[in-house]
Amino acid sequence: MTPASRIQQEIKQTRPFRSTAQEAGIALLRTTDQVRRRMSAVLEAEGITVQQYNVLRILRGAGPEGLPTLEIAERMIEQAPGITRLLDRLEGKGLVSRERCPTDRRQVTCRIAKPGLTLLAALDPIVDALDDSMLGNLTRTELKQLLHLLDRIRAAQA
Amino acid sequence: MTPASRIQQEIKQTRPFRSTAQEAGIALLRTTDQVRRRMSAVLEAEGITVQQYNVLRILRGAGPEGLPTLEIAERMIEQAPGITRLLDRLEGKGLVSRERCPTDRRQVTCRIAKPGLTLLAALDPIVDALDDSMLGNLTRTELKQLLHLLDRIRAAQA
DNA sequence: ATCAGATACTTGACTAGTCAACTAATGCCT
DNA sequence: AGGCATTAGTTGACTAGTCAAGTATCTGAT
Repeated sequence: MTPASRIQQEIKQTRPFRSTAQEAGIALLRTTDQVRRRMSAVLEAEGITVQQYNVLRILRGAGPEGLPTLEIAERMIEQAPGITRLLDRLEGKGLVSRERCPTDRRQVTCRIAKPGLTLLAALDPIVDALDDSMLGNLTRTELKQLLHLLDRIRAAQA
Repeated sequence: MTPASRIQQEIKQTRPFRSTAQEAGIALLRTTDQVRRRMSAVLEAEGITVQQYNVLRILRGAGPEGLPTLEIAERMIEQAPGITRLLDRLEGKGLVSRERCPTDRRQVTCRIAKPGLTLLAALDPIVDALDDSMLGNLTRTELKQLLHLLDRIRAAQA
């Protein structure tokens, strides 16, 4: 009698999974949901969402030249069709500034504002510690393994 | 010169990650986002969301006795504080029926309705195929490895 | 019997995400 | 140069998710 898998116990599922692929898919959703919520709890204490944090990091990485709106969308970790409104909220909070691009007036150049940089600087150590606490119990080899497996899964998404 | 990691190229990040733990966290979020969206696209063609699908599967598993509302919430793959409204929508579509429990009138017993069963039956082969197409390119060993790593990550969430 | 506390939801107000339709600006291609 | 396709972003209408506060019911201790 093989013991029920951990994920199976967690969701109190009585029947076996139809396939290991299904079980892995469910484990992936559940695990990421937990990770995302912890992340979210930390960031929301500072008044921003995970997606907003991601935008701020992208803009910090881009430096003072900034980036056009849709270029930000392409760099997002999670797809964000509502990028305009995401930026609206960040601009509203004074964390980001926007300006219509003079050479191509269709584009809007977005830049991180000083309060945005300050906020990120304050968050950096907290987020580092969080990453570590969430994933740091894996060895370096396991992390590499995980990265490899996730790469393969993404490769399978048309 | 080590080549930039795959995930790093995908999000066009120029600087290296601060830690492998961070890189793995980002890969986890991105991979799951993609998986969830594919799932979502299939289910939304049938008019339900991923969360609603999850509720229907839980209720099918519970059989004709049904389950009280909060018991469903506990079995969800992804946490769902809005379980009441989730059920409202499913009931509105006629996929679920609810009834106040006679022995404990605080509880509401939820059951899957016949149209819900029909819908799930139609979705089963489609979802099976999808799981397979998303994760089936991993070997059985890799899937086990992935499950193990994800278990360890969940164990690290307080 | 009664009343404090716990349980099981429910509701309201708000924020965020989604999809489709729309506008403005640019870049060809004759 | 005029016009059609393309690109870049915005807006509106809608659905879904979130958090806090509220209500009804039950349970156990006096």
